[in-house]
Amino acid sequence: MTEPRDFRPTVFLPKTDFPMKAGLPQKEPGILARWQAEDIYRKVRESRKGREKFILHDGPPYANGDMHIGHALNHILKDMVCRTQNLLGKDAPYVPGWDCHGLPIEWKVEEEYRKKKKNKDEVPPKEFRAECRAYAQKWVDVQREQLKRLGINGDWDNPYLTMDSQAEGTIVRELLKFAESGQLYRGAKPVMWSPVEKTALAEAEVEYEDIVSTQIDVAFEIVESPIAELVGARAVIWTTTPWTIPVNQALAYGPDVAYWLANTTDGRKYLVAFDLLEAFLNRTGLGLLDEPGMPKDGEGLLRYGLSKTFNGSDLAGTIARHPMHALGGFFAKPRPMLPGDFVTTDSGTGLVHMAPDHGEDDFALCKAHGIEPVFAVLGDGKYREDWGWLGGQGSVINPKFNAPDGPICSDLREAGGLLAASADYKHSYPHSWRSKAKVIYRCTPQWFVPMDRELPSRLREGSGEGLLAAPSAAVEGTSPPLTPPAGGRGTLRDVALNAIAQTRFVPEKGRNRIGAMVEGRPDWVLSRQRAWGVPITLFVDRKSGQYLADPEVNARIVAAVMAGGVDAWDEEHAQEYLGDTYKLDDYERVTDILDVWFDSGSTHAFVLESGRWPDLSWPANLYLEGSDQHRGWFQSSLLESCATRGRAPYDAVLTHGFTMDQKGMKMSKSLGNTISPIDLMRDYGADILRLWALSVDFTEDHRIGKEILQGVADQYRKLRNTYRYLLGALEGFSEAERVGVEEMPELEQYMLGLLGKLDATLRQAVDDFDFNTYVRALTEFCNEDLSAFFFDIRKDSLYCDAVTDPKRRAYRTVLDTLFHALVRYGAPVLVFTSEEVWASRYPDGDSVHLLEWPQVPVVAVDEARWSELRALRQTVNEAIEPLRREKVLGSGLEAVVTVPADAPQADLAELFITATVNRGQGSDVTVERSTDHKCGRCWRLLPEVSEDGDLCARCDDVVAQIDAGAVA
RNA sequence: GGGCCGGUAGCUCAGGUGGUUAGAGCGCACGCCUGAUAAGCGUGAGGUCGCAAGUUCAACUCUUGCUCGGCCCA
Repeated sequence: MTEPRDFRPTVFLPKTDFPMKAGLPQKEPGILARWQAEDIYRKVRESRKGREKFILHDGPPYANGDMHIGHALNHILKDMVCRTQNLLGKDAPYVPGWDCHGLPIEWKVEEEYRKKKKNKDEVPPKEFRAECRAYAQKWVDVQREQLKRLGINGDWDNPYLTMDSQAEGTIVRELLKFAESGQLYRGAKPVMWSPVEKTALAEAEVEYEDIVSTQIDVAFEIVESPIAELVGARAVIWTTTPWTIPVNQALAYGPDVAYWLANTTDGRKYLVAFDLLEAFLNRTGLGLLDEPGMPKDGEGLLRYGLSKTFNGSDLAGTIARHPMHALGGFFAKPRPMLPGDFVTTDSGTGLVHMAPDHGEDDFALCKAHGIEPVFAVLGDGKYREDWGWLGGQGSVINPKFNAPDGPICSDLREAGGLLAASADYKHSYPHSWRSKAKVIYRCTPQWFVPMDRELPSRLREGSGEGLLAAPSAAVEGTSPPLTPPAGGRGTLRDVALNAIAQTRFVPEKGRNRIGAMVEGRPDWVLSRQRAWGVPITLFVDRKSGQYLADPEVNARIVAAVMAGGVDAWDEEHAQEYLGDTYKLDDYERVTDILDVWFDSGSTHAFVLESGRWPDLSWPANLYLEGSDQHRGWFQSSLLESCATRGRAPYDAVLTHGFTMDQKGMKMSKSLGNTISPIDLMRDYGADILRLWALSVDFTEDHRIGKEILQGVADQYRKLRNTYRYLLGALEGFSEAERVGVEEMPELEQYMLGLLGKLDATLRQAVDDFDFNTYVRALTEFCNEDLSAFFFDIRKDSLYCDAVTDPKRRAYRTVLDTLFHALVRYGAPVLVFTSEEVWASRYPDGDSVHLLEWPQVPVVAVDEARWSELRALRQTVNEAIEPLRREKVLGSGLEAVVTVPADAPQADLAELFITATVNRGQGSDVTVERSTDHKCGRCWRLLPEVSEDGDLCARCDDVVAQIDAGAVA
């Protein structure tokens, strides 16, 4: 007897250098550097030249600040789309872009000025814009590096920037298409205005502070009404901005508010909301006249006199007159009473005075009733010189001007219209962030795109022709938008709604959302009174107020901006653009800039159509952004394109929800629950972040947090180990070892069949952009079908069969097929890890990302047979478990299993990884411990093994072969 | 305040047109293996399907209200 031999060296264990531990944060940058060095993006383009295209047009993020989790999610999804399309063999280029103009960048630059005690107004506009440009460029560069780090494959060396002069030129050209087709008009709109800075302000430039204002009650005598007893009575309004009374044009009532006509001690009758009557009496010091049955105490008042209550809607058709009507002209015009949903009985009198120049509600209600703003208050806060009351006086934000003894109140008092005035009303009021001065709402002229004016017929048919060379349609100046003829389907709104109907939305509910918005949206306000943006390059005829729409002039403007950027639109060159035909003196050069949404709404023209990126083409197959872009980029692009090309610039729109914190709450700095993708890449690696983004249901809001990432990391490890096992098990695999499918054991054929099913699932998921399903199908296949089933069963064959054994060769052939499929399936998700896996097997090969979708052999699966076998396998496992607990046996290899006689015919012991399987009489599955001895090499318990440690017949042969080989 | 959307096991997700004990993977607990080993395998415990009414013989699935959360507006 010799010492028992150690057979371990004769066992063919998996062998690989591929590490179990990923170390992604350290490893990924190296892979990134390799891609950069070999210009992987270009290589993929070359390899897909001439193939069917798939164009994803990148929505430009704003070039301001670090990448946040939303950027990361959005770009990972875009990358997944492009990579899966490329994998399918299509040519799917990705040109990233940035939105560079706009207010937030202006502020940041101004903020830096403030720190240096520099005044923006003293800086020449060109210089200021140059600083904005530099600021934007800085953040473009920062974000570019951060996005690259995520493993996004794109044309990072040639991104598009909306501040590129050619982009600016394209935007101007697009705007002029609107001009030439008559799709612009100059109207007005109340905006936040600072009389101190003499400029419009954005909401974010305004802060609210508590102040004390003068509150006044003003009487408007009713001169006409369907309710006879109202005539001669006085409608009472209450306001904290007395200066708006000289611009009053109407009164508003709440249709559902109850009003009371009060007989008061001054002998007059006042119309006031019933709920606010007491407060009104308190302010004015008036009392109610005795009437039969009327109690005098406040409580009783509320029970009194319902017979004299009017419903707001009864007031329709009632007309009052301005307290200063004696001045004639503007003030003598009737002041109609109009129904306003915004009227409440929270404060005041339940009647609101309307100055369409100075309030959004006022403006909208008056506009709906044909009452236009009058522009009585100038930019410096004074009434214009020719104004009939207080002309040339102001400023309107001066407390003294509004005071109870100020000019407004004095005049009103003298005219008998002032019922009360006191400088004691505390409230929160908007102030300019910069000057801390009060701001007002003020109507200013703005440029609009009408939603309901007929487009030229060629656009309604969706011909998509360019327009610059086309003859311009009738041009209108400041006229209000036309309403479409009944049944007409030719307005921008109509064309856009039609385009929505023809677009694919993923998820489908996006259609409803953008559709509702386009249906209900007001005209598009294009103009901003700002510095950092693309100019509205229009010349307006000083006499007619109409803008010039001469294609030759426009062509010169476009060429100049293309070459010189937005700075080209200056006074200096204006006459050049006008040429010999027009005199600059006759025209006003518009100095407004464009809404930045117009910039980004034009990117399809600049990026897809211009030819500057030859890989791209118009229209895009897909736009992919967050669901907030239904109001933003999806819509601005849609409107821009419909108005100029008659159709959407995209065939499909994919939207994702927002990323919440672990508890489902929105991330915010103040809550301190923000999670930075930059930190996550440092701690976990980009592949983990990618796996997270592609695992969640991105079509809804979704969460991220420590626990979730831990789960993702676990999932990652499982996938990584599957790859690692494949690499190890395939060590030394060569073509000579390959076996034909028909020669394979049934199990191998079954696995190929399952792979085929997975393949179909993944293809469908790609078509549906259903990445959650994609990742889930992939991981479940790896976990359930491979790791826990196939790999486990074939461990014995891989380790112990002779390398020439047909079963082992078949197994390794399938492993090779699995490897090639899985590394490709995984490549769009785990972009770094897949490269690492691929390089581990093919150190001298090209990048995994040049490969195409795998060709998977088509093998039918006998579903009924295999679901029965796998169910039986489960039952056997359940039956083994109690014996393990009782320490009767440990490994399943020690188990002798009895299954029903009618169990499917197959090598069940192999399938169940047990010693032997017998067929019994009953329907039960029973288990007992084998009495056989354990093979010293393969550890199986077999009758042929005479004592523990001896070899079974198979192992005896194999070891003999090895020994012979070793000797030779 | 208005429009739209969502709330299924600890986590990520499945659950055509309402129909037997609501599923998967992961995690967790317990156990096996020690020749994928900071791995692999097995078994198991977890859910009043946000809450409350209603329709129905029957609702996670339909209706209404409420609540929590989100996006967009005001």
